[in-house]
Amino acid sequence: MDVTPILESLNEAQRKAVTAVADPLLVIAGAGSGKTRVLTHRIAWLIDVEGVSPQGLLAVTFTNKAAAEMRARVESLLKMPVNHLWIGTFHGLAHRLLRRHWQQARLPQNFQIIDSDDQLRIIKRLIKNLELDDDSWGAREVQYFINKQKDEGLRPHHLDDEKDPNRRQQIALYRQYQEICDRGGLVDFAELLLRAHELWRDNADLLAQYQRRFRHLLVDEFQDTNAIQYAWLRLLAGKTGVPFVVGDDDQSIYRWRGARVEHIGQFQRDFPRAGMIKLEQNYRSTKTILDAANAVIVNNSARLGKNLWTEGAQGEPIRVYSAYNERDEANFVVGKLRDWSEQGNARADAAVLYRSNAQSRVLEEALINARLPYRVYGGLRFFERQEIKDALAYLRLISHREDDSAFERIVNRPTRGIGARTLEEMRSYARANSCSMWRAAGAVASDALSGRASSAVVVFLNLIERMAKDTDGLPLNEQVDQVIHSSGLVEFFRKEKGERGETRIENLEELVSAARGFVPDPADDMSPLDGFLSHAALESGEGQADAWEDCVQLMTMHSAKGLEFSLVFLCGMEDGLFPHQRSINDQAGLEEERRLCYVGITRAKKTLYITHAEQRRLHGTDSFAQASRFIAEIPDELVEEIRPRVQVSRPMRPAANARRRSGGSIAPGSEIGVRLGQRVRHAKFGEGVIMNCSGQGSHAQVEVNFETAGTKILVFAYANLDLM
DNA sequence: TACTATTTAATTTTT
DNA sequence: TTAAATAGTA
Repeated sequence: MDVTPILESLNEAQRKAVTAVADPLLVIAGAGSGKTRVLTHRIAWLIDVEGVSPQGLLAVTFTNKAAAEMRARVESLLKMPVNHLWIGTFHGLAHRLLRRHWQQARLPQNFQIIDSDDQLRIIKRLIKNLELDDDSWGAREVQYFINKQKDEGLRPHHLDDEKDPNRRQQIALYRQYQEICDRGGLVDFAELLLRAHELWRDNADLLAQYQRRFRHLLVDEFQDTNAIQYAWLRLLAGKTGVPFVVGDDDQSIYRWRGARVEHIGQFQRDFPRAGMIKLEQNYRSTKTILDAANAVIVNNSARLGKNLWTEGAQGEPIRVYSAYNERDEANFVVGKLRDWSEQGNARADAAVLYRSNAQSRVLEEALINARLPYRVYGGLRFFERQEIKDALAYLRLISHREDDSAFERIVNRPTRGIGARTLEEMRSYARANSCSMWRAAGAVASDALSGRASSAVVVFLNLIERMAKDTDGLPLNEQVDQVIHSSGLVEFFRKEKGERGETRIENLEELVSAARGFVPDPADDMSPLDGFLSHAALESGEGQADAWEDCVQLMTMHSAKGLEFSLVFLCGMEDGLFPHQRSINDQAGLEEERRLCYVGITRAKKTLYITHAEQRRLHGTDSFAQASRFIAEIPDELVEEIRPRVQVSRPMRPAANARRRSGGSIAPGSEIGVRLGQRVRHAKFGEGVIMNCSGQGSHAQVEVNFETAGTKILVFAYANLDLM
């Protein structure tokens, strides 16, 4: 067997990983060290050289994109399609299992997947129904609580209220939420994983069957696994499975979503025979960029430890620009982007990265002014759009009348005279008889309601029944086409003023084409409609249509993970923004921010700009901030500071500026002789910058952001601040 | 029931 | 600032 095609182009560490004997293996793959390459080549090696059947392999990723890419790369390596190879996301694979074994998983055959938006709606309704006296029941918090428990593998009965009434209420809500889902045959994202885990845990034969089948388990982005995902893998691995996991503890940036880097250590304990290979040679960035990244990340504690290196050139220094404000920052970035583009470089090879989405606005304005085409990542995806979800809700109801989530969404959309009162009537009937809204609607229409409301409900019920009958047996795309028209959605959006309605109708038509292009997976035996609905829930689609033009890329540092660009800007590098204010105060939070910074830096191949603004308009008010502490962690010799052009081009001093905007009134703080942005020194807290002033005379308070002590609010008269 | 005014809060996001 | 959620009005 000629193994050169699989092994050539690999360095020694990569080759060691790819050809490792069949034992558990942990691969720590630094940014740009060829992580995907190792995974795909390992799969090819197992199939081609070790003679493992593709059916004996399971490869898990976190995103559909990564899964698709991995399959494509394996197929191009092997020069043949590998249909029986299971490659997918945790959720996708769990879904497949649940479809196959729905009975053992105790699910209805046509269970529906709900996304987090549907989930939130259900919780909101639940809270409203219960009329909780305490107004403090944020649906989001409850949602977070529920998902957190599910991610940990915990059901309501596992939870102890710890004598805390708050917690008791949350547990009760979790229980009731789950009852609603179970009754309606609804499965949320976390539930997919939890059910799949329970399915194996409670069915030893089934588990054994899968353990026999999948001996080799390959996991991408291992540092991002949450507890239930890890438990699922461990269950599958059993005593004989061979997990091959690849991850990077320094790129773990999803702790807030349940990801636990600790699983890397757990893995070594659970699989004592596991070897570890570190991939540290980087093929992406210049030495300067890697040195900077290493210097930043070394400040984190509890790392496995890893140092990226390259055989490549030193490269350009990292350029740091201190902007006067966020507009100045945007103009600077756009100026450099224009130069880049004019020098004949691909705009798509340049990216502007920021910590939070709100920062994109100013940048976009500047790009529009400069007529530079750009593309913003993130935001609403296709299957998440309102009109699309409306249409899908009709389809869901057609497929499954008990789906309350879908029912509530479209019962009065377009409006058909079923208002809050009528709905309330139905809800209380449904609650009293613990039945679905659909059944409640039928019952309530025939007695409890007034003539008008009753006939409106009957019209709706008949509409759904008729749509179900009319579309039965039609090809999927015709079903969808029928539904968007006879539901009245198209007509409804046509009346919406402005361009918005038009776009919505276009999107609905796009949904018909999506249905036309949908190829059901022959492996799972669902109706094409149910297959399509699952597909819509699991793959919410691209954030934006593919850019047909060569565009500058704008995105958060989170969404940049896994990507690379020749030219990268890290914007808004200020304490309070990045690291974010909400993470600045605890060690774990700060270290995650630092990892995010590490991710940001290592996106750059050749040129890296870091910018920060002294003054920034945030939530409507101007604030001042220090340059991010992460900038200071980059060694000076790697950095070249760019001074603001000429002093005169600098706009007015902040206080004067504020006065002008507020129409001649006196700027806050002027009466006590300070201005916003003023540097001060405090005997105990050290040096800082005045962020805000409030109150008058001896009550006047100042908010000071200290370099080391953080932000404090002080009574000016007592604080004894030295102005600097 | 639908539209408009007011209030409130404000990372990161895949499935 | 702004978007979204809620409250109030026609």
